[in-house]
Amino acid sequence: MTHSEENYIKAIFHLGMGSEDVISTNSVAERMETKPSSVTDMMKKLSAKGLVHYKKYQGVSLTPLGVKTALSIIRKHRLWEVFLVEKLDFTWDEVHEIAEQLEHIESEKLIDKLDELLNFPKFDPHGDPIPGKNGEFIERDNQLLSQIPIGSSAICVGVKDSSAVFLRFLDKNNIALGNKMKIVEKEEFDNSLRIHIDQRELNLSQQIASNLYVKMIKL
Amino acid sequence: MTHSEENYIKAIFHLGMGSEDVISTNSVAERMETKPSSVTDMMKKLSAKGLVHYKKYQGVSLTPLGVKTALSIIRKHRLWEVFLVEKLDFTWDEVHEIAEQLEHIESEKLIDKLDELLNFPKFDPHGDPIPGKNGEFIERDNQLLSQIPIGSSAICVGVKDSSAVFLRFLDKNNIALGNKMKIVEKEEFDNSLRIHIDQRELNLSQQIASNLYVKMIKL
DNA sequence: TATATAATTTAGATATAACTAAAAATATGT
DNA sequence: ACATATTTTTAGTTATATCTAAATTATATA
Ligand SMILES: [Mn+2]
Ligand SMILES: [Mn+2]
Ligand SMILES: [Mn+2]
Ligand SMILES: [Mn+2]
Repeated sequence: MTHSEENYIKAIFHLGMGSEDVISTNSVAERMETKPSSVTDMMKKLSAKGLVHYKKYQGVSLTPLGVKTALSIIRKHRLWEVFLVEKLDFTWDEVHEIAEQLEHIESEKLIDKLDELLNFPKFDPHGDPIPGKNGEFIERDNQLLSQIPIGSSAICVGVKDSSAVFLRFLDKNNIALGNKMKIVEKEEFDNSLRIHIDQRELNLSQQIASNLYVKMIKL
Repeated sequence: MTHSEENYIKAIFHLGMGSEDVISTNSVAERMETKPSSVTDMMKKLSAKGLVHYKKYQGVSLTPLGVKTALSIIRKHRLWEVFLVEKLDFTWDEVHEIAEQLEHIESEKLIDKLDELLNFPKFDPHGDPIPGKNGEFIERDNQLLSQIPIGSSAICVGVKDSSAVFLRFLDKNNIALGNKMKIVEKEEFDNSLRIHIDQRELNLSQQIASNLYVKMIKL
């Protein structure tokens, strides 16, 4: 498989949130930052290879083989991200671009050895689950901070938006995975939250709160 | 730079043994396992980019920029090989193919961090010198076992042929970098050597002996 | 349901990196 | 120095991955 084919498969997988959902040509084009006509060409190719179901004008979906392929690329991407952070002291906002390249390296043995070196991590630096050799993975709690009731406590377990800008914002405010936070108040006007974290009080806009995955805890 | 361009630059560098020697189109084609006409095309492109000096029918040589580029790719290749052996327990016959892929990953920071993780190694698993950030490197002793006088002792410091077949042959006979060996006898008939190594006596054909780099030692 | 709008595909073009076959230049041997 | 052999280049073709513009199909609206 070419890098390009792999990137398309990954895009379709993420757009369908990991299921075999039907995805539109336009949405793939948008995500890939390419033109719909280029997507059509590639869909024909991927369809011929048995990786996607595709009928013209009907959108596209991954076949079971396509899902398996996507999971393997994502496994590689996320393991490399863990490597970069754990072994090379990269920060979580620096790793994605490099992992975009490393995910295409072909060697099953390399990935298994890397997995072992990293002690078989289950989540990447952004809290995203790392699929195992056979595609199995632990579902991460997918509740957003913006969705949980006032007064409740939660642990930060992931980011929905993992852009460098957002990650650096979190760093600046000392918000990291594993942090415990309690929602003190919700502002009616703009849905911003006042939270208690790390002996501090912090104001988070709705947009921030709806990009943080949390796991609720009882006190 | 594309992977293809990088591979051509590396090929020209190796054919010229690291200097700015003039290389023939045919020799590049042979090394790249491609056709001379394809080489001509690429030489025009690399010339336009200022990486090689090229005049039709006159052969090709690297510019200083070309040499610098080659050294950077080789640095990456060899550091990744060390990583694979030291950190992921690969054997020296398994690493080259994977490094051929990894050498094209673009990130200066990644390579510098890797260098640090590996403790700034000066040689790769095959005894080849690893260029530093600025292209400088330690010249390895380039004497071949076949060239040193009978009765002398030497330490194995590298392999000229680093094909998997040869490396596995060396493993099978417990010949590794750092081993001390003494030439006991040279057979007139076929130039094979009888050597003393590791409390053993071993017979090495001329072909073997002319693919092992050694550093002579005084007793 | 007819029409307008949006989504998607097709057709045709460009760029890269290969190839084959033929032409041209260089090198070699007598 | 000439004829031949070898090397190298050119011209034209193929495959991949893009693009733009035009045509087609689907969807939404009146
Ligand atoms: Mn990522
Ligand atoms: Mn990618
Ligand atoms: Mn190598
Ligand atoms: Mn390479």
